[in-house]
Parts: sequence; C-alpha cells; structure tokens
Amino acid sequence: MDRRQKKTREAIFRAFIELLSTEHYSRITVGEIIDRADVGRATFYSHFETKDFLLKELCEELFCHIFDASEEGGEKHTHIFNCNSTGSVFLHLLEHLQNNDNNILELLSCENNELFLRYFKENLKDLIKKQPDLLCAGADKGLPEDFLVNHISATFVEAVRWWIAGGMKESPETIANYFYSAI
Amino acid sequence: MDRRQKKTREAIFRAFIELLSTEHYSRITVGEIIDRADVGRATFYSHFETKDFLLKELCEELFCHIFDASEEGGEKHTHIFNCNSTGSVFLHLLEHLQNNDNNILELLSCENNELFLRYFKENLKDLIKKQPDLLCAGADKGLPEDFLVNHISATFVEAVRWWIAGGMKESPETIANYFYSAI
DNA sequence: TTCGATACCGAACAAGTAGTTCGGTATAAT
DNA sequence: ATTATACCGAACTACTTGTTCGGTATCGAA
Repeated sequence: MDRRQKKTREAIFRAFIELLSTEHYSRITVGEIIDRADVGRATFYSHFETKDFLLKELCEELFCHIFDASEEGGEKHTHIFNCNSTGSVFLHLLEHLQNNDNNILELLSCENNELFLRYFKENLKDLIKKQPDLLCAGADKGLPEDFLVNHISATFVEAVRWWIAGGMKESPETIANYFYSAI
Repeated sequence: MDRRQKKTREAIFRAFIELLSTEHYSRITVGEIIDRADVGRATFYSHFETKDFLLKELCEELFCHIFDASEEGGEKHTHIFNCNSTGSVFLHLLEHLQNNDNNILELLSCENNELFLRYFKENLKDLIKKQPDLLCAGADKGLPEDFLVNHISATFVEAVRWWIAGGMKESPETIANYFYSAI
C-alpha cells in the first residue's frame, strides 16, 4: 500500500478513536474527523464511503487481529497485542483489557460500547465453538448448540461490561472465575 | 389530556413504529415521521424535543406498562397487554411476545433491536432483584449480587433475541426451560 | 350556544451536515 | 526523469434539523 494511503488511513483511525472516547458516535461529524486527522474532505471520502463504513473497518481491524491470534497457538502473534501468554483465552483477553492495549478501553467503556460489544460478541462466538469443553455441560441439559454458543459469548461480554462499568476494580482472574461460575 | 394532543401523540407513535419496522432508527428523519403521521412540523416539535426523546418516550410507554403489571399481582392490569396469566413472569413475557402484542415483535426483530433490548434489560433487572430464588444459586458460588442480576437479565434478553432471530419456532415453554437451564 | 384558550397548520427560515466535483499540487514507484 | 496517483481545498448541491409566526380549527367551560 502506498505510504501516503497508509498514513492517511491511520490518521483517520486515530482521530476517530480519540473522538469516540469523548463523544457519542452519532454526534461525531465527518468535519470533526478530518479536522483532527488533518486530511482533506475528499481524501476522507476516497478512503471510506461513509462514517458507518469507517466504524465497520475500525472494528474489523481491531477484533480480527485480536481473535486471529488466539487461533495460532504458539506461533508468532500477528495481532496488535503482541503477547505470548498461554492459559485460558478468556483470561488472556481480560488481561489485555486491563492493560488497555490499543486504547480499546476507551471504546468499550464509553457510550459507544453497544457498537463494539456487538462485534466483540460475534467474534467470540467463533472462538467458543472451538472449545467443546465449554459446551458439553449445557449440551447435557438438552440445550441446542447455537443457543449455548450465544449464551456463553453473551455471558462473557456482559461480564466485561459489568467489570468496566464498575471501574475494573477486580483482577482479571476474579472476572474469569465469575465468568466460569456463571456458565 | 386534550383530545387533539392525544390523537397527535398516538399518530406520531404509530408512524414511528411503522417506520422502525422497515428502516433503521438512525436513518429515519423527522420529515418521514410527520409525513406518515400527517402532522405539522411544528406540532411534532411541540410534542417531542428530538427524535431521541421520541424513542425514549416510546420505550418508556411500552416497557413501563409491561413491567408495571407484573408487580401488581392479581390486580386489574393497567398495562397494554391486558392479560391475566399467573405462572412464571418469564413465561408470561414470552407468551406475550409470541402473540406479538402491541406489535412489539416488529421492534425487537429488526435492526433496531439493540435499542429496545437495552431498555428491556434495564427493566428486567428490577424484576429479577425481587426474585431471591433466582439469585441464591449464584450467590452460593460467591458471585456479587449485581453481577448476578446483570447476568440473569442478559441471559433472558439473549434467549429472546435467539428465539426471535431463529423465527420463533420453539414454544414459549421451551424457551423458558432453556432460560432456566442456562442460569 | 358562546367564548376564551390552545393545539394545530404550513410555510418560510437559519444553521449545519453529507457527499461530490474538479483543477492544481505533492509525493510515490520505476 | 517520468508517469501515475494520492492529496488538497474550495465550491457546490441536496438534505436535515429545529425555530418562528400568523392564521385557523377545535376544545372545554360557562
């Protein structure tokens, strides 16, 4: 990719994230974004069709990288967090949140969290499908698999939401335990 | 309330609900609402400060009535559903959903469901706090009460969401059982 | 029935936003 | 050095929001 394109794209993402942490998505204007990113109006529209697409691409960029990593096992991580812990994937995610890697907390804790938690949950579902030990307890009770997958991912998302809303006073281990107890 | 005010208010609500079932909230304009409601522009703004307040009042009107009822026990219901079943409150709610009372399904199944499910969940929380039998199992495991309340209400909301997304093929009893099994 | 209050109409208005267009400039790759 | 292309920036159209205001219709009370 052309160096100019990359710089512009990143400047827009950065400006957008900064704005999202101080203002609700629906109230952010393209004018604000390009002022803060210091790019021309036409340039913005040559990169992103609309503000909605900008959000969509930002979410994809964030969550794809996060979740790609957990599939690669011990391989060198390509995702934005660049970590190498080995335990529970869920604990792993909670630790990253506590570190506020990539400023993701600003996005999850503000008024916009609905948007991101929706993407978060969809990505989680794929992850959960690959963990048969999580599903067997519920499957014994006769619950359909997709119901279970949805339930478990929602439970994790809600645990995160509760944690953040309460100021993240608990340790990641505590939240992971709450999560495992709940399901 | 003045008969004219009431008619105008209801016409706006009706138009808004119809539009919500065909178009995403963020794309609905005040112009569309007043055209469909056949009401003057100034009239709309004399009733609702903004479109956001219209949504808020609609949600309050819908959910307050639903949840008010379940607190009154055997009393004559004042809520929009006008029912008198006596079993589990959750089964009760699911039955109303199946009947599509008040066209609430159109609101919950479309793209806007995030909006309504959020209000739904907040109202559910108050309901759940009054049901100590739901909470004791989790409290035994050392989970904080507000974590539990949030978890249980989210589980119910997710069960409803899953049910609707799948075309509501299961009976309300089945969904209620799934819900109780999950928590 | 009358009469004052008030809700409504409708058109016009200012301010702000989205998304496009286009000629000119700067920077990339080869 | 050259060619392609990404960017700039200003102007522009079309649309939306929320307000204003004079005139009209409807309400509720006497």
